[in-house]
Amino acid sequence: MSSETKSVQRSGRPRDAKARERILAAASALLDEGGIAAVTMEAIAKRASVGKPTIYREWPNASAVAMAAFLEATKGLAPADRQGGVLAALRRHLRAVAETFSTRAGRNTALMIAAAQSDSELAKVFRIHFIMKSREEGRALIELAVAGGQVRSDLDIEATLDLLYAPLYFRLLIGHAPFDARFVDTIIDAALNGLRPRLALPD
Amino acid sequence: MSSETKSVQRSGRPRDAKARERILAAASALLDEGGIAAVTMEAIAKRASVGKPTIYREWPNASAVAMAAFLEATKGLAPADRQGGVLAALRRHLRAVAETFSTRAGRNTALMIAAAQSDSELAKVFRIHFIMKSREEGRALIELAVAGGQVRSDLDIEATLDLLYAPLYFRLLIGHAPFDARFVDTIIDAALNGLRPRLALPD
Amino acid sequence: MSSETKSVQRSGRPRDAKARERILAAASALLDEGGIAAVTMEAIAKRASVGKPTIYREWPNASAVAMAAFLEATKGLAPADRQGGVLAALRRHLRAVAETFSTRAGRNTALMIAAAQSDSELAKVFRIHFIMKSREEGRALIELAVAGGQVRSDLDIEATLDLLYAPLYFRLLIGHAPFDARFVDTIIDAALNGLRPRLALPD
Amino acid sequence: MSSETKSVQRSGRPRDAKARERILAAASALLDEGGIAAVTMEAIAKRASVGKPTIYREWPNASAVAMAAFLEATKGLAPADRQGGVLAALRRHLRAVAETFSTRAGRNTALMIAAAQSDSELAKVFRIHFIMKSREEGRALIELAVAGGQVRSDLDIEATLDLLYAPLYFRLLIGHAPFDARFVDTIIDAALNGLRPRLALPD
DNA sequence: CGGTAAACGAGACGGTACGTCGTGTCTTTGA
DNA sequence: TCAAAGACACGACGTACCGTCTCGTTTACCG
Repeated sequence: MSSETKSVQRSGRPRDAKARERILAAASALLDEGGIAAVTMEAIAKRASVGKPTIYREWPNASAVAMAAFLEATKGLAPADRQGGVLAALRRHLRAVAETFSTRAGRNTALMIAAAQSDSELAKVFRIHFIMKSREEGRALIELAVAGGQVRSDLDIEATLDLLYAPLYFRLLIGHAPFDARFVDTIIDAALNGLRPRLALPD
Repeated sequence: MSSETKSVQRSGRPRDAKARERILAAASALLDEGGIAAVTMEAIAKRASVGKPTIYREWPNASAVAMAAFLEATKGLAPADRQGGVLAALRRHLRAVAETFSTRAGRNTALMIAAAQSDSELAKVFRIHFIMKSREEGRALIELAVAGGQVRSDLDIEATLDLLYAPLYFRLLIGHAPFDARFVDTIIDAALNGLRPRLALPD
Repeated sequence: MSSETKSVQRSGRPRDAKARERILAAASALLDEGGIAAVTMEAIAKRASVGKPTIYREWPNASAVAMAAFLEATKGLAPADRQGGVLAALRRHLRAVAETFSTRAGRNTALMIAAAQSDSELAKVFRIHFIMKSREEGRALIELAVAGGQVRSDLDIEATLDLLYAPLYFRLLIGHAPFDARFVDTIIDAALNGLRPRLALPD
Repeated sequence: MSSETKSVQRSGRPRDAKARERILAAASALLDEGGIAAVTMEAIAKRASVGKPTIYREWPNASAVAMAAFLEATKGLAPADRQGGVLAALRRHLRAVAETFSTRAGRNTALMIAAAQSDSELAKVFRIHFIMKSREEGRALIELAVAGGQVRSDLDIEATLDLLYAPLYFRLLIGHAPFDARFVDTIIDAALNGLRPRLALPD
């Protein structure tokens, strides 16, 4: 335990474990207050009372710190409530995502996607630790639905996930229309029942 | 009208149209060569042999110039080829979009979306002059399909467009999977026929 | 001759005399308000409601306009009052100069000398139209004093004028000590009677 | 004390003395090559291979750097040679000043006086570190002369110094006449013996 | 008396320098 | 021996003026 982490120290001043926390907290606060432009190394260092080299020791640039702070802040995903049927759970899940997207967390998500466009390393981290993780829920539900016969079994799961999630991200990023529960319902309905004329089936 | 734009000139030396062209060409070249980070006011000014104030007179910052250059470069949208049925034309259209997205133009589109995240004015311009314009094609086809009975008439057109376009943008921005003709076909198929088990109908 | 200045005009619209006045007034006001740094071509043009080329048609740069405005403002030299003896008149004259130097006109004089240091053309104009003109008075008095035997006849007049005027300019420019009537008296006394021990003679 | 300047260092990397030297050398070279107009922050930074903030950390503007460079370059005042009588030493001293004034150092002195006219802080620095320091020599000689009875004891020392130095500065700044040994002699003769008719005494 | 040529105001042009900010690296002192 | 503090070289930012240029307009003269 503590002897395990302490005994590694050879000599000199030990790393300050709290520094990491303070850095991420500072980055998070700056991100919320002034957007990605406010998350500069200098501002983080000042706010966290930390030397710039201390930050550079762990992250290569300010965007990376912002990403780390973002991931830290959003890692607590609300576990799905699956009662009442797989498709109902899927609907609830997407509604929750949409709701999140209309808060500051949504704004930050958009900023992280933006930051990732100019930095492939950042893109990879974001993909693995945010996108893929948040798709887990949807993927599990889709697979359940396939197993339960509520959904076709010949589907490309990844494409299906894109079909469901992408419209939310699209509206988040483009801002051309609101994402509310009605929009989520419309998307789910269209996706499930298809655009062709047909008899809509109940969920 | 042309009189509307021409007659505005009040007094003083009129703007130099060639300077504007050189600025946009320089911005475009810089964008292609080094991404959005390379599109700095100083670099544009140097490359276009233009004073910085000349740029600031028309655009408020480097991103705005990049956006203008991007829009200039992408305004020539290939008109749709509608022979062979509405749904086939829709498929061809989305395939063309996907193809564009795998070129430098796609990269630039992603960068513009990224830039728009921190600048609402930029976002507006991008929405109006790129997103909305490129949806025109899809919207026209969907409306034709509705009129022709190939597609349900109770659809929310905007949501439907999102359902079709968003997956492409999503993959462009997240890069978690390729967008190829197969992906487009999968998306179209899923969207048209729905995720539920059913008898697929021919296009 | 008037024909000499007027007849030069070949054709076209003649110069606007009022524009010249407005330019000089604007330059003068700017000089008084913000020192030489405020006298910029753009500020003059704006304030005088004049195009920049109109200014450049007559003066080569902003300092030259400032100099012209300064000379215009100071050309009205108070004629000397010579009653009560030549030396008394000389004393009154120098006191008057010192008094002028403690006003804004003195400040401006210093600024003009400063401006002249980096522009030989300006230096020449200042020398001819200000320095030499203001020395006329002193020169006349000295020559009278020589003629009247109150002052040695073997003097180099120019050097003598320097001896009397320079201390005032020096204090104006360096600001190491005030110039008041007492200082003028001290200088005159020392200059007339010499630094060596002797019996002082009455004026 | 050296402890006074050294012990101030609180924390962080100390200032780089070599950067300071390079900055002053660059400023000095630029001043000599192109006058005060050539001493721009950008040119200094480029020439000294120094970032602009490094310069701004110590000086508020380009003139201040020029002044510092000037003072650095002129701080080595030739100590006076007092053999052969106080008045002879005074004459030699003033001749030396005049000689200096006809070199580039004189040009620079004039430029510094000019720069000081628009910047009271600069004026103060110039007064203290140049004018007052260079008057020390004259003041000491005058005081010796007073003590030795070669000069009147009722003199205002400051005014007397002005009487002797000012004509040199005046000709330096106005450029209306040369300053040579003859001029210095004329000034000294006139100042010592006075302008009134009298029997000139030998030095 | 109508044409023409120069001066007018306005303001855009290509530039230079400003003073500030952030970058990522380095070099101190202090813990 | 590592952390904070902060100086370093660099380079982009957005602004202010420079001195030149091009507009459309005005105003005297000369043919």
